[in-house]
Amino acid sequence: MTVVPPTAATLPVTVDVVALTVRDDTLQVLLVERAVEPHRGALALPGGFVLPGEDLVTAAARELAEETGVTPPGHLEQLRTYGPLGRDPRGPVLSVAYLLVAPHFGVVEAGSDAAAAGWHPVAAVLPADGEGAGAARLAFDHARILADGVERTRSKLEYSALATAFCADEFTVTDLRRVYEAVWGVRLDPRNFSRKATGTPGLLRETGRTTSGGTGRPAALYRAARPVVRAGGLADAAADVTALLNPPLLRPAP
Amino acid sequence: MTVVPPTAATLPVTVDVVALTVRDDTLQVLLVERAVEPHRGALALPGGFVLPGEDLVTAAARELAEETGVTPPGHLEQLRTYGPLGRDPRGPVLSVAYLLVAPHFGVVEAGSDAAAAGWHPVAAVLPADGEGAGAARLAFDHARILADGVERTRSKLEYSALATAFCADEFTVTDLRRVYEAVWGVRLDPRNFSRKATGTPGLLRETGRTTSGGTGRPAALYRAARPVVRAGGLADAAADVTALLNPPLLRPAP
DNA sequence: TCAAAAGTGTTGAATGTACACCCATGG
DNA sequence: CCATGGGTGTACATTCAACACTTTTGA
Repeated sequence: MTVVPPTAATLPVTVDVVALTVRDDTLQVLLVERAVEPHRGALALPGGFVLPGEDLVTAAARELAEETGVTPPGHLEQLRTYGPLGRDPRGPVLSVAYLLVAPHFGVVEAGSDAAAAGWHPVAAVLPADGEGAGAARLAFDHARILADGVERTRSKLEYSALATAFCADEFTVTDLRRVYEAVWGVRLDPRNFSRKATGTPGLLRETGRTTSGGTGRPAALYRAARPVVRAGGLADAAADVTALLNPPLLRPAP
Repeated sequence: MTVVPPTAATLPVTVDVVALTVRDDTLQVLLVERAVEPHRGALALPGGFVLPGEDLVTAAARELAEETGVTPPGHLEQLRTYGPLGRDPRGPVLSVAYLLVAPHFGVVEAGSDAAAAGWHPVAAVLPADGEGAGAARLAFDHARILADGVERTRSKLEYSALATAFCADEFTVTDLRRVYEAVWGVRLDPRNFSRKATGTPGLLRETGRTTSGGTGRPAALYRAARPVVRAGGLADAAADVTALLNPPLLRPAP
């Protein structure tokens, strides 16, 4: 069935998932503690080898479920591919990284190959450049993969509706603002943000409902204007959550 | 040496290169005519199988040189990864696509596995949506890969200094504007563009020299403010040509 | 002197930013 | 009534967009 030139290499391929959420106004990443060598005991991104006949997205969802008990409830997109040389002591391994952005989802529990699974503030795992050794080292080149995923997320908040993928089904403008503030690490003016968010086409869809029960005036509830899709087939066609926003919500200049 | 779980698949891996340039005020892509099955005779992106012990960028440069005689003179960055299922009649194949952006470079000549190699206007190969069958079909899923590469390029012109990678070592503001016009397919006001380009930090570096010989007033010559780097190691650290521009050069609204 | 291309000035519109102020609810 | 958070009005600054106009060259 598989016929390739005799000179071609075939490589073991893994998928790794950078699963991000905002909890307690903090950007957090889902990590596992490795239960097997190499890097046994170290923190790592959930992931593992692609099985025969399996597609990449399938493998990413399977590994995530196996190791953390989480079924992708949010936006899954390919991040980039790493390797194959110099990243695994066992030899050449190609790794395709995925970015999962989701509202804070339910219980995580350690599964196969993982001694533990849980959320960690990105700031505690990735030392912001300038500071010394931030915290526990991640296995393999996962620190770099995580950094790439966070950077991609920060950029995409400006130019796409990705921030809505961090929010639950229905959410307020304040919920959305807290996502921007947590991911960018800045404070935004609630009043101007509200106008900008509601005035940007393709970001919010009104529901007509409002919050209730909290203190203060009830807030209008919105849904994401663009569907949060699983990366997979040729999903780029329709205007999904990654489509360019016009005008963008630019980060305040430093 | 290579030790992977017995259940893991190993996959044949190819690299494909979307090489773009601007020639005759038109965005063009480097294509080869396949000399071997499958898809013999069809147009395809240059590319091929990764060899044992080889890294991805190395393989991309090698295949490009072998099939087209071109040595990457410009900006090479990873585009994304496709597959492994449903894209090659021979079976599962993973393909890592690269984007090469370069000034119009020298002679191209067909090499191994290629009956011909040459530049083709993107518009002639990728039918703009809305029109029917645009032109010759590309082999495999290369039409989609090309579309992704073009889309990425269009976006990156807005938010990074990537346009300078289309230009020769020294270039004028008009040269740069023609890149934007060709890639976006729009006309830009030369006077406002000039102000915007020279006023955007991180885009241009003055040389003090000017053009001469042409008709009209000589134009100031610039160099790219940010180095055009080969994708490869951890090259993202320094502010290279892909670093975010602030403020961006936004496309005119449709 | 003229044509051509480069580059600057200017003006009204649109957008961003800071903050005063009003609105709607729970206690 | 007050405290609290949601949301609008407004004024000023900045940027954008269109285009008149000046500059500098070759013919």
